[in-house]
Amino acid sequence: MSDLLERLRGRGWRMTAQRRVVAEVLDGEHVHLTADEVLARATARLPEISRATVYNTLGELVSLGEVIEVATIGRAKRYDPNAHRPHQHLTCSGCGAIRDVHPVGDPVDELPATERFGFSVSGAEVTYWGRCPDCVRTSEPPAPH
Amino acid sequence: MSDLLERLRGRGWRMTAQRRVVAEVLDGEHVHLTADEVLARATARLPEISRATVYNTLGELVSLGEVIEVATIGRAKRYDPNAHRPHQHLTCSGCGAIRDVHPVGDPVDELPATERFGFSVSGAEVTYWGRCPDCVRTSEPPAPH
DNA sequence: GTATCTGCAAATTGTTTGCAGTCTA
DNA sequence: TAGACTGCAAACAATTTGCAGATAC
Repeated sequence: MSDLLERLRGRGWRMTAQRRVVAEVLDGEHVHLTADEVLARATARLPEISRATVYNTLGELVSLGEVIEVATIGRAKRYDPNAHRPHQHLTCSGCGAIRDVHPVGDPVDELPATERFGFSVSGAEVTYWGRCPDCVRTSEPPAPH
Repeated sequence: MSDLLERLRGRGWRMTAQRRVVAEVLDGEHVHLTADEVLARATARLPEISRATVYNTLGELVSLGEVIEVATIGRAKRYDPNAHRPHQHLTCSGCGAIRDVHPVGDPVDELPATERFGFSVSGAEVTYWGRCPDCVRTSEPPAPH
């Protein structure tokens, strides 16, 4: 179950109750929680955990390369533990749900040399957007917000 | 010169000195300013403009579809006036410079049906990252931050 | 003339930090 | 035991909002 926790132990990461709970809450596929959501779920398991510790721990997991930060427009950033398998994201503009997806090919190959402006290009992040089955069905107005 | 301003006038957008200056500051290609930068440049031309008005105006330009918001991790979002020609972004992880780029093909076509989870996919946003010529040359340490 | 816009200042939201006390390895 | 981690509260950064006065059309 807990791949993330396993990896962290293996790397000699100092383990405390708080850190374990944060790692447990984050573990899995298609997990993209905000710091606040992590705090809420962690608190449910360990009421004495503090917001600062959640932020500290998330920041450390990002530095370790075990968790990826996902930028969002106008909202709190999200934390994605699926750091060891390259993937992209598919976001529902209705409800904000996010899925991990795997496009065919490498997006970087789609960028011709004439469009690179002399940059040394090392990667690409793709965010697909659309409407999830639920939001399509209930045919909410297309405006996200 | 000022395509953006032209379009806004054409759409019957109420014109004030403040709004004109914001639109002028934003106009062009490869322009990706933060609200703060817009404020700074607008203030240079019109010292009495306020921060709130810059935010109000930017928000309105986004609602009108004349300007696009670009998300960044941990930093203030950027405003991109190049809303009428589909494009993607190439970011320098050294200095943060951003260029508008045009990959070949449509990124959406790269996402197989089996990876769509029943979503109705309507678009994709791609952020390429790498190092710009200057940052490659000065060979700064690869870490952004 | 009037609906809309503007500036000011205060409120919100998301995140970081300083520091004394606590705990893991 | 020592160095690392934690909680609290205060600081910060980015953005939004309420409201009285100003202004474009």
